Amino acid sequence: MGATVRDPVTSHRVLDHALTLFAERGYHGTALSEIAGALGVRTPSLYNHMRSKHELLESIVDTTTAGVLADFHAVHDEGGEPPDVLYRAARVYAHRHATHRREALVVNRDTSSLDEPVRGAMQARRREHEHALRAVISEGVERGVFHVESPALASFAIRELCVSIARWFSEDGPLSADQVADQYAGFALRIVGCAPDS
Amino acid sequence: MGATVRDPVTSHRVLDHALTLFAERGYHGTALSEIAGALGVRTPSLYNHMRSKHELLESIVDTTTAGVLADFHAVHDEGGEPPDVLYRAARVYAHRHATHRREALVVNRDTSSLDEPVRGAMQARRREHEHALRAVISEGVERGVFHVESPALASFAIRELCVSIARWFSEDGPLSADQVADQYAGFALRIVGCAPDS
DNA sequence: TACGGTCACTAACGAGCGTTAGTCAGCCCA
DNA sequence: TGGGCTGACTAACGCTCGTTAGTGACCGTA
Repeated sequence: MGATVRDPVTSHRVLDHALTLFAERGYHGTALSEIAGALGVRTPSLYNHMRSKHELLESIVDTTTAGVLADFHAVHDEGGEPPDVLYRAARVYAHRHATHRREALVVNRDTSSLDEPVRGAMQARRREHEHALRAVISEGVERGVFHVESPALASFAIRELCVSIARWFSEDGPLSADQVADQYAGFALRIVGCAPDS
Repeated sequence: MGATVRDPVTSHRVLDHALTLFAERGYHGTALSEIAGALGVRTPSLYNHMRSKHELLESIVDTTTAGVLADFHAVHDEGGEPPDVLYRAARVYAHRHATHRREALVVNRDTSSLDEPVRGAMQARRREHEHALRAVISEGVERGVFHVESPALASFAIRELCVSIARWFSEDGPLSADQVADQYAGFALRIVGCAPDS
């Protein structure tokens, strides 16, 4: 048999393996030597495909939080009544956390390791998402279709509920990402006291 | 004025400052020198009050997960119908995550840094809590008082919902731990499709 | 065949980590 | 007054980390 050939190392593959290991052991708990090892390469070779370990974390956080906001605005722009908007917003947020588990785990765990300005940008995006979702809930409450004492509390609950999917979801489990997202979007409506149509 | 006297360093205070810093920066992200600095002491002096950095993490995880189970069994043993049991179980779990934020953050973040047998013991306790809560939900579904497609999914949702309180709760916020716990226990009942009595 | 670019390598760095050893000041109690 | 315990200190250890420098093998192109 011929010599086994290693897959070519690209910046994309470096980021991918970093993502897996950061999600598993945390940013500080992951050594560059482990990322290199997973790629079948020595540590300094990584620097042909990245600028620093920190840059890996920053790019993960940056693209992920930007994606969350883009998702939200996409479904929000479709319009509709508060229950429809909330359902779609929760659904897409839940779905992302099932299909992008590693990204979510890293963002929610290693934010404190970020420096400015990336950290501030991330918090701003998080706040924007939070306030936008809260506005949807508040509107539903005003229209009498949602029933919660505190829209802020319900917003926290729904967001964190979806985030937590990343902590237990498995592609090999009994439910697909779509199924879980649907169920969780239903939970979101229940949390705000909106009775299902069916 | 006289010389300022430093509070006496005790193993309890070491653990307390470790808890704060672990929760803030993560286990691997916290250096013993930072814990020592917070106590106004040099790093090696810590070893008069602890055995190792790892032991700090282990004792945090151990006492916290044991406390969660003790809480659950206490309210479970009071008996009652599934809605009552679920409400109380969610309430005490939520309450703990508001009053023991740091512990919860560390347990949910740095579990992967544990070695056996502590890690296995922690997972076993987590599974026990998970299965016990799921059993309550399943019973409610069988009796027709809860309405969920998957008790497992609802159980995950409720547990993680409560856990997430640790991520945003503040003692200085508008709601007390008791108020948040009550609201979240209500969310739990809504998630399982159990209409409120009032 | 000669050239230039790509990229993995070895070697080495400075810094920081957790931890241990050994010293010494302060205190309680006989 | 003296002895022993407590506990903080300095110094130093071995190790691992992220990162840089410099070398050379490979490969497509002229």
